[in-house]
Amino acid sequence: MHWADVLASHLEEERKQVIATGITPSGPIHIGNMREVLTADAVYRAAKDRGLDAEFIYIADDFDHLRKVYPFLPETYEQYVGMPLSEIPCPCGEHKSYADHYLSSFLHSLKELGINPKVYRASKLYKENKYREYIHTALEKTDEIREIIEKVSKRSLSKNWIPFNILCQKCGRLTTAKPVLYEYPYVEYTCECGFEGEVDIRKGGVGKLPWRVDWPARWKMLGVTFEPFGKDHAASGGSWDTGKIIAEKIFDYKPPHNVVYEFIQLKGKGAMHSSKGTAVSAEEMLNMTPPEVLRFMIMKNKPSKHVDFDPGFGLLDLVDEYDEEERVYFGAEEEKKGMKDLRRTYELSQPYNVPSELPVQVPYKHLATVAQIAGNWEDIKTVLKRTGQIPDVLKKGDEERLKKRVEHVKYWLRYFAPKRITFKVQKKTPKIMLSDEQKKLLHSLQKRFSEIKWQADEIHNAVYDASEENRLNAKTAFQTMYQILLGQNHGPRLGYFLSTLEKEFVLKRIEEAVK
RNA sequence: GGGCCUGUAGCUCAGCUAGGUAGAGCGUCUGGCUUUUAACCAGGUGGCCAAGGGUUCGAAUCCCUUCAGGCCCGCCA
Repeated sequence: MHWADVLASHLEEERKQVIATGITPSGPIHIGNMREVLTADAVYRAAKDRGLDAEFIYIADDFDHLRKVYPFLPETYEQYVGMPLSEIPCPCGEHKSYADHYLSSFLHSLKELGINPKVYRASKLYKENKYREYIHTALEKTDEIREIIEKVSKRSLSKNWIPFNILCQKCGRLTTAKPVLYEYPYVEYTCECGFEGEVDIRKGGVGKLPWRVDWPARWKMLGVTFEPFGKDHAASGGSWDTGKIIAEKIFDYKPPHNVVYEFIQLKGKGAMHSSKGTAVSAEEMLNMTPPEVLRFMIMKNKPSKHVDFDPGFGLLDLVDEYDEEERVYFGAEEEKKGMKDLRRTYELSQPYNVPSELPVQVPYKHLATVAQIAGNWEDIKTVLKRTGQIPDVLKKGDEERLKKRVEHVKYWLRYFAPKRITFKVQKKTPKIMLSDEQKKLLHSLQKRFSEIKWQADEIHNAVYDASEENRLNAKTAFQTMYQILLGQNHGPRLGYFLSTLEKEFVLKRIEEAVK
């Protein structure tokens, strides 16, 4: 059984299931976070497929404060450290807030992946006073909570600690106001900024529950029954350990079912942390990877499995693997061992509907070549048709899919592809010195090319015949062609490559080169 | 110091929540194909399933211990 179905099988049928995921938009949201959302989405779908009444929600903790000036921020952001992300200006100026800046890009990505949770913003929940009873309860039970946290997490809290971070009315920070006295409904405080005042906890948005308390409070408030979380929360004495006890003892709520997921590493660069700048943002990841393939990467691996995302050659392999499983799914190929839970994995990899028949496939590596030869989609389509890679008449769905893949492969070529696979057809004949032998070879190639049918295998044979005729190593022949077309010694498989170019263009190039 | 995960063929991994004679891809080797960003076809090769112990008629699979690696926590969340 697929892991998502196993997890969903633990959910109770009698009650409504709320599958939750929560991420703090403190920076570009990365693929690691993406795993959380995709894991939740898979369980949500599995729950629905079991006939459960299920809802999928996403809580953006945008009322959390800015920890520090991250490497990707201008230094002027120093002044905002400690303020809620929802109250900090947007870095680009086009969004409502700092939080929204990162959030909107992420939510857009989610849509493309076929993930459509109900979105809650913590800042709104606080300001609209949804936390009121939980803040009240927490403050009434301060001693109990303190005991739980100190005992379970083995750390000691300061004497005047209360489970409430006050938002200083003057400087707007959540981190600098220290409580002096709590007497319902007021908390008196003094702030490092020099301000002294009091807040009325019956009013919304005057402060925030600290994370370890906020999390369980949120479970009850939204009725969360399932939530995946990263191993950082799962460490012993961590927020899950304290959270589940706080949920039961303080808020009288049964902690949600859960799954702990491993992080995704960027191959060769270590773990991705939005705060360390080693992240590839979710948006970038999606720009270079077709959405169904990105989903596939998560779905085929159990959450406990650590995953390396390789934005180099590995990406091509991943797409090939997906395409292969797709062919098997539709019966076009035999299943191989090691394709675990193939059918379910394939289905869960679809952002939206499962295709009704095998989509038209073009090998991704070939697409990477063609995309470098032809400019826009129309040209690429023409080339693919001429070389017989796609049928003359494309169905609408197939066309859209291929077009999208071209966009992804282009983005990849531009920013992530290893140098050795990129090339550019030179508009002008490169200035290179050709030996007499090479010139002779080109002459005979010119003749042969003009006589053959312009297709891969014939071109290939012509090159070989020509080099034999001139008693040249075939390698030299291939290199010569790459030199006059690309200005380099290597290139894509020549037969295919030339067949994607106009015959006239190639002949003319040869003519110019031998001059 | 604590937690989680991982350890199966040269490499990447599947199999482990139904315990029942070791699997795939890649590589390598052989043969074929007049060769190209990691080309294709056919066939062969390859493993004391990290080590030790236990449960069992039977263990890669379950339990315990040890070793090795990765990550996380031990500020805040």
